[in-house]
Amino acid sequence: MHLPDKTVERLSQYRRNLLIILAKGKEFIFSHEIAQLLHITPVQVRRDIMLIGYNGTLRKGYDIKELIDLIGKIIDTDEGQNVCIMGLGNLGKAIMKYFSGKRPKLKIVAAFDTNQEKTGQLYAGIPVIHIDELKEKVRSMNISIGIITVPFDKAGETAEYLVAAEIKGILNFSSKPLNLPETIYLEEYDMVTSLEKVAYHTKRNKQ
Amino acid sequence: MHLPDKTVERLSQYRRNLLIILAKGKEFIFSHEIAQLLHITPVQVRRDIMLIGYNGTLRKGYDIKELIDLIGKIIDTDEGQNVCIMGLGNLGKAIMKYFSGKRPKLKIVAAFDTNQEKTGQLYAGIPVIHIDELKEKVRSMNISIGIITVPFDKAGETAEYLVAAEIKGILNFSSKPLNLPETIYLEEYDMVTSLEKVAYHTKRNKQ
DNA sequence: ATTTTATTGTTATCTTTATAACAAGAAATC
DNA sequence: GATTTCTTGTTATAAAGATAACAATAAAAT
Repeated sequence: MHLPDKTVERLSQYRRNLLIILAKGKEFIFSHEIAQLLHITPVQVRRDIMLIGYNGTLRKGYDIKELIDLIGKIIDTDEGQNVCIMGLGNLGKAIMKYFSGKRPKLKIVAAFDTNQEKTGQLYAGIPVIHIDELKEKVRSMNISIGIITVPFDKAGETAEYLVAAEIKGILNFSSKPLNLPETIYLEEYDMVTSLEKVAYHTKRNKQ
Repeated sequence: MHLPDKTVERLSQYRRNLLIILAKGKEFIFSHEIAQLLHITPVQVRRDIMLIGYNGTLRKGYDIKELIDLIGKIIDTDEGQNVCIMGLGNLGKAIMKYFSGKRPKLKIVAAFDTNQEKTGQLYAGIPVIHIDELKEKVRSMNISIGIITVPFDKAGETAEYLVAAEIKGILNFSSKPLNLPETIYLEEYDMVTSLEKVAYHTKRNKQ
């Protein structure tokens, strides 16, 4: 089954919001309720749900529990995937704490750094390991995803290490465009661009 | 002049990469060189540049300095815009340090928090102020952009404070969908969704 | 029992974004 | 000086994404 990129993004958001609603005791939800929550149209919600092959009930809506489980089957693997942080700087640390316990199927199991003063200890309960051990640890700890939080000028070589270690997917927080083989999925996450986008639109609103 | 959203994003990326190339002493650049750098097509580069009304030279390409300056005129204001961080947690701190000195036209000038143990001091040279003073400070410090880094369950009220303070644009790092008046530009930046997107594609590559 | 109402599922249309195609023209080569 | 080459600028086409329209139908109301 092929899903549009934007649908995958929204499925992630649906699930997170549905989990909160489920915890409040609600069992069923209408497309227009989900839509209002995320500020999108009900059609889009219904279309996304159609694409993953789920069926709601007329006049009752969607079974929240079932929908959450189905989204989980699409996004997550049964065993979950292990993730590593590349670079124990401010951003790396913030992300480690941010994700701590948040997504049981996506566990940050290690942080890698070149600085020997940082390695060999735990941070937020997660081992900080020297980058020389990356390849070995990716294999032994079954890590499939890497998050790059190192600065611009170190991002290139960090990516090369990850490629050599045969990682499967990368989330890149540095604004450096990476050169990767096609087999590795790359998601870019550029804070500067996001802020500049806000700046652009804010400027226009002011004028 | 109206620019497509995606073009604005790329302009930000063009500029950052061009600044580095300019610093290396290069004066002119071809569309296919920019394209290769960012892993996009040369047509797209040319089209974006066409849309902002810049003209290159045949067989010589684009004047890097001129292009950088023009992108600056589009994204930035002459005086620059002031930015504040909402929430001095791990993410807020990381972002403050990350942006420190990086974008002279987008200056983080204050961080706001509710915790009285955090307020009244400086962090990374930036004053940490109690949120009760938000409205007054937004006016007196001429802040137009707010970055929300508080957790999910605090994001709603934080946004309300920003709305009351008449902020112009918001960059939201919490995954909480915000309810804002149309006049405020909102950019969402959801790490969990990004990581889950990687997880989804990585899973597919594995199978 | 019939009619009305509300909601899903899906196709059709529109909008946005990206790519392809190519004319125009300057520089380089012959 | 004529021809070839290379690169821009722009229009035409294609692909992705969002919205509109509406049939189907179960539940509620009459």
